[in-house]
Amino acid sequence: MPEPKTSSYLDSLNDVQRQAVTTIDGPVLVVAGPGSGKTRVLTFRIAHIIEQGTAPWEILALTFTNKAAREMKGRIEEVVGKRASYIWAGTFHSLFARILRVEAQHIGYPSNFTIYDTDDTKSLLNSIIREFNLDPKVYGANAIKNRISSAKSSLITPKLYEKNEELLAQDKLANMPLVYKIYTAYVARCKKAGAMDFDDLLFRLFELMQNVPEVVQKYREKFKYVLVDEFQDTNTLQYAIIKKLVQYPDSPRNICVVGDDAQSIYAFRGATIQNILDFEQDFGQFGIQTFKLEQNYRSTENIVNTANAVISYNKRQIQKSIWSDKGVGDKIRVIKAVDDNEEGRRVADTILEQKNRYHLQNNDVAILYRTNSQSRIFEEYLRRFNIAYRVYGGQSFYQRKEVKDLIAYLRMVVNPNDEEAFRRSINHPKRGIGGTSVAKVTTLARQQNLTLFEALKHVDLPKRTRHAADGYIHVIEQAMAKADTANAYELADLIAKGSGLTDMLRNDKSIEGMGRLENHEALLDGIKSFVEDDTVIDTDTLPDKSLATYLQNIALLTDADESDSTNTDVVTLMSVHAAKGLEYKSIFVVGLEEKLFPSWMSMDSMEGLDEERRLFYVAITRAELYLTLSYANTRYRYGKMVMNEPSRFLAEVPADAVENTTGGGRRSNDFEFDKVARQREHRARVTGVTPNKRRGTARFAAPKVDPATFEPSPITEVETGRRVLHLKFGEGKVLHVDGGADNRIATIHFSDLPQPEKRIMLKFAKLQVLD
DNA sequence: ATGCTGCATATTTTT
DNA sequence: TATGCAGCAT
Repeated sequence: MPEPKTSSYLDSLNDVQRQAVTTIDGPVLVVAGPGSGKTRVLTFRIAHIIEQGTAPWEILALTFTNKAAREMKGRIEEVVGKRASYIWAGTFHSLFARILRVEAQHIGYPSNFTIYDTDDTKSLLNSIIREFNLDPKVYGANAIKNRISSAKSSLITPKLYEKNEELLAQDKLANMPLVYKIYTAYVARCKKAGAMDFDDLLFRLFELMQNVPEVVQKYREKFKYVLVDEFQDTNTLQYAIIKKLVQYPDSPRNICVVGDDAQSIYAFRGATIQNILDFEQDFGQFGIQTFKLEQNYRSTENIVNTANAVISYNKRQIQKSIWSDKGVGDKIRVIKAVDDNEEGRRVADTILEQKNRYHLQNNDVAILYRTNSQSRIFEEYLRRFNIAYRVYGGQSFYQRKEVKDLIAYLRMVVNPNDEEAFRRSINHPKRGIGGTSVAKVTTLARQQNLTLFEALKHVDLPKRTRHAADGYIHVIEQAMAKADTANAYELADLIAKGSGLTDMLRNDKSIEGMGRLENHEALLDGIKSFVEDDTVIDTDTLPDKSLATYLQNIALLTDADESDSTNTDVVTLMSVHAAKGLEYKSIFVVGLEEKLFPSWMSMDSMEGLDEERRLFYVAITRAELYLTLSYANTRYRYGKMVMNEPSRFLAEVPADAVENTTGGGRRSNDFEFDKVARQREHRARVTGVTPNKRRGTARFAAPKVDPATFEPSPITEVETGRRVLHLKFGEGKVLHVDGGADNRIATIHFSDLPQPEKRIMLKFAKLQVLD
């Protein structure tokens, strides 16, 4: 007797989806084409497992992004209620870190281990390279980081690396025969510092499961059902861990992986579709059940057919036929521009045209490019056309220097062995402890096998430097003494003040300096709201609201987690990679030229080109209704004009899906189109000058003043009483000017700011005098 | 120890 | 074009 309640959510699924949801026992492979309701299947499946009597905490659901995890949890909650919060749903890295905190002692790590981010890794590698007296030009930190990362992802320890002829040969060829030594040292130094990098979170867990039977046993019993999202993006190491969990004698093998080989775009990071093929191999004898979600609910037939045609040029793929019943839809438009400027203008103009013709909102539109550097020109023209936009990508809040500087201190308090945090904080703010002193500390640490922080206490230093060092030690130890009782905010506040970081930033009156201060304060505010937030964070080991818990939370949070005010109506600009999983009514895929898309770096191998093609496939399948492709004959790259052929991918788009642009008639049409565009641009420029009055502009983009019309005046014209325009702050009135000759500082009242009075160094400022 | 200038350098990047 | 870092001058 099926319960009537159960049927309610199952009713909204198609046949294949429903089978994929209700077949919960044994190995299951779900091949999910773009827009095929993959997330629905995954969430309903988990809900179904719970409805069938499994406890939420016995379910492990692995995703790649925090965002995907949050979304999944939210949607499960809609079906099963609050119980959803007990599901082990999260990213590989965050869930594994959580397990490692509990089990760390088995592998000689403290449970408060630090997580090294990419910058920490590179900086540590650079120290090692310097200590080995190797040429940092030959031994590039980035290249070595990638070597080490891919070694770890392929389960190759330093010992194995040392014996691996192939890897050694590759290194020799790259003129870096000593990579294995660096790898060995790097691993040792991480361990010494009580730190794990992103790969270690996976690798160490694997090691743990490999070497400590009680631990594997424990988690095998705990997780009754395991689900993996975006399986095509997993690497060998991730798959190895999954197998550890579900592949053992007498295992029920309740494993479900969901993915799409055609959307695998992270091979350059070690992801391999081979995992999908291996999965079929590894679990085949245990009655694997495969479901193919082939109906695309997102896009028109024209778009789906184009995507199918394009991807068919790839050799290796899982057979499937994606289809849509949403009607043929509009043809695909191709914009040919003579140069990158024209491309920008034509795209902006087409957006306006589509907004009018199809009543689209800015929100319905996204511009996708291969490289982030392409965004600039589009930003320029969107501003000129008065279209609000937002650029995704680039560096996140937690990557900023000033933010990382304070965090380095906090990390020292939690784990004083953290070498990178030490290096970062020891002379920041400048207290006169430079390279020479740090070298002394390092030597002593090496000799006596001390951590850097311990060595600093005992090292012989000149009086002045000793004094500075004691000050530093005092700040850290003072906070450490309170770490058990004080919450994260109290400690952070103590350190921000005690270290002199806040003062240093306050004293910097430059515009950039003010931005830094703002970020510094935003970080403190963030910590405060973390402390005040009443949701309990499940860490198993760390005390709630503690600094350690806070750090653990942010370490794995790089994502666009920055309270993304989704309500604002803006056009989205981002790389194709960043667009995965998203959808828009109208999509512009731009810069479709050889050597750009496909990227020149990928063009020398078949695999590289196939991955670029999958990337193109991902790009076009983001579109629901309208797809526009564009390219330019010439564009500026690194300041040089370059000429490129149209992308080969354009030739792979079926001609009958494209709006007819052949023949001379279209050319005159193009010309008209351009003329109209220029007129519009002109109007927008004329009306666009009125600053500070635009509605619905994005937080990060579209400044109050239009840079296109902004003309800085000579600083001699900035005088008391004058009205001036500032690029960031808008319109203001000069209250007075002081300082002599070269160092004139103007105090200006900007009425649009929360704190209207700003002191601005005229030497650096760009101000336009208005009257 | 620090600050500046000149030069080499240059995908994509869930964590 | 923009950025970051190495080497030099202070």
